[in-house]
Amino acid sequence: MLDDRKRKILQTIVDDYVTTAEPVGSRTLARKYSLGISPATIRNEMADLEILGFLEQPHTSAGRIPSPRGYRFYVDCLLAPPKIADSDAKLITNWYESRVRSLEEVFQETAKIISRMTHAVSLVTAPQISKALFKYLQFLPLDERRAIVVVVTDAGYVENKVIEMPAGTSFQDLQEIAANINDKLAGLSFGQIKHSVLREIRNDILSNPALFETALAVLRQALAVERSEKVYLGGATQLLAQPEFRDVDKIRGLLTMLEEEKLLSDILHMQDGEGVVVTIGQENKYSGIQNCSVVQATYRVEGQVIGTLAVLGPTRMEYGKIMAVLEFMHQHLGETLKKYKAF
Amino acid sequence: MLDDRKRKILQTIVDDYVTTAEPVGSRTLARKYSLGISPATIRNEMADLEILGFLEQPHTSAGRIPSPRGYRFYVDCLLAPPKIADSDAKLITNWYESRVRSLEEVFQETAKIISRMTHAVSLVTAPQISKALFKYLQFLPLDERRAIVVVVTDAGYVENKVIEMPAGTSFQDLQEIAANINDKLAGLSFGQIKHSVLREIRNDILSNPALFETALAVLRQALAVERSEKVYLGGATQLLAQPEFRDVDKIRGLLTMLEEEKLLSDILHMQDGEGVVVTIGQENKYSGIQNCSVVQATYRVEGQVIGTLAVLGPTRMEYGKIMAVLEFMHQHLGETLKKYKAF
DNA sequence: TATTAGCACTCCTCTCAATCGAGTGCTAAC
DNA sequence: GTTAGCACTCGATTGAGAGGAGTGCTAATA
Repeated sequence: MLDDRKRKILQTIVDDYVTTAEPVGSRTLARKYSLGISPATIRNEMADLEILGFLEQPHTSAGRIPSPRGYRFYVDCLLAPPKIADSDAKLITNWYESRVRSLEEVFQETAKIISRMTHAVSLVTAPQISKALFKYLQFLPLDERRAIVVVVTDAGYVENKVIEMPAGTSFQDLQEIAANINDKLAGLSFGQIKHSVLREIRNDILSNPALFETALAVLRQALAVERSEKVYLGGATQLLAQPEFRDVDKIRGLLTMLEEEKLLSDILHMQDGEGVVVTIGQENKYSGIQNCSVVQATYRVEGQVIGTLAVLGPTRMEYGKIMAVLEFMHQHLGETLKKYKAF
Repeated sequence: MLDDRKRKILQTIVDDYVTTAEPVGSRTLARKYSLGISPATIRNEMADLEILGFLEQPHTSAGRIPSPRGYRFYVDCLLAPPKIADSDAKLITNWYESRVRSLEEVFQETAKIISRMTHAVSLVTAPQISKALFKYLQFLPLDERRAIVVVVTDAGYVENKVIEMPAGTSFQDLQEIAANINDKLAGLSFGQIKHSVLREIRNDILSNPALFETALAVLRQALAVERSEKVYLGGATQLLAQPEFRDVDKIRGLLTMLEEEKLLSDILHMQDGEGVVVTIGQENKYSGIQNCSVVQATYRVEGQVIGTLAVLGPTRMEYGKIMAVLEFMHQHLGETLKKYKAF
């Protein structure tokens, strides 16, 4: 598609532009990097690359910047397989060791360290309970009127909720109900439970009508433990350091969007592919981030995908480094979570 | 201290400056507000107010802006007792009803709505478990090697953790341990437990040396459920709309600070007073926010202080409205939490 | 034929001075 | 005590000019 020299020049332009944020001129390029060719030659090649759609010119007498297509080619064809620097890997390992003490902190700190290393915003989705399997529920006494229902998933994840005990119900009754329910639901996913199994239980419990209403009321409360998918956000301020966002108005829209959790999940859910995936500029479906790029990877525990890691930044981003960091992190996170034995 | 006319002028200047963000001149003031006096008179009064330290001049030929002392006087003496608008109160009530479904969302949405109404950053601290009273703990089976320890507080708040069962320990053993521990710890605060009671238990358990090590190991794990105080942040982007932060560099420091949760707790903990408290500019101890003001209030459930609500914004903020919102919210939040019966 | 040097041209950016205007302080009149 | 009038101040805006990085084209070179 492109001869070696054009590739080399395109690559050098991207590399330079990513670090300097200034349009790259032929003279600068020749002086700064020893390409063995003169500025004039570079100019000719640049003109070609522009016609081919890999470069753009902000205005007539400026240097070139990579076009979205240029970035795409760079990412697909010019980038060496992303490999994280040893020092970075060590830094991440240490960070986890020194800062993470609980499951929730795993996600928080993961988001934090990714943004720290990539100078962009990071997004980490935590696993959703609706994909988990119901193991059992149990009631714990609280006082005369209230009890705590604890729902345990197959993997040991626990959600709990304080519930009102319906009038005339004893704690004993609750335990009966629990036994009944556990029989029925063990091994089902929360998604399944919500949509189809409730009705069946209802019929079953009809055989003991005394507890019918209580059981259903309690169960409904118990299943409300499910919470919507949580997105951990890290380092939104990193964006402020980028020249792209030197203008306050430009960044405001983006940050406002980042405060909308729903949008974030949407952005991340668009991608379920394998490995590290890059979405550049207008390739993004959501128009609010069409001057941004997203790099994302899923992470797994014991083979099962349970969440997504992503980095959001200006299209002028360090694709190589970011991909390497995510490549490393999605594995490392899986292992860390295994240690927490919660999934 | 100040005669009526000076008060009126100072108040008008603060009100105008808060909305326009422009230094207020005598001519503008006379034209915009019907004070019944001429620009020249206003000029004289302004000069007096400046000498008294209530106003400042950015430069010789600019209008006046309130000094920190001016804001202080405005807040202490010129502001009518903060009263929330009925429409705002209704808006808040509706917001809760339509958006809040779980305890955690109470805090998230509280932060969100406060910032929405005040156009500034809001901070909401969630209750800390270390102030809560231990009620009991219970083990739930998970598999051969692992169990879940559930710690319940007096008020029904639940924390849980997956623990490794020490080799050679049966689930039966765990339940014995639980009974023993619950006897000892019921009614104590987590703070107390951590610092003094553990030793006692250790001696007690010595009478059953078989379980000694197991019990301590398990208990240590169980108590690690405590997490540090969480601060919910809302509407950091609101700051971007303020002219004070039109310059990206100015806002970066502030936003970076807001990402440091520790600092936030510090800022909020400086104030344990009664009612709504305002801290203006350099009155803040932390130098990073000395061009900002903080308005905060504690909230209670059944008489006990359990957290703080705060608003952080430029010193040029709508003190009256913000105080009214917090006044309303700290009560409303208390009631909402009572509904959730978790404290 | 591919590469390079030279050159005229473009257009952004920075600087500096002139202008504008909102606001002040002072003085004198009311 | 209040107000009108006026000279003065000083930041903000505007516009012209210089500087510089970069381009495209042409002609010379290897």
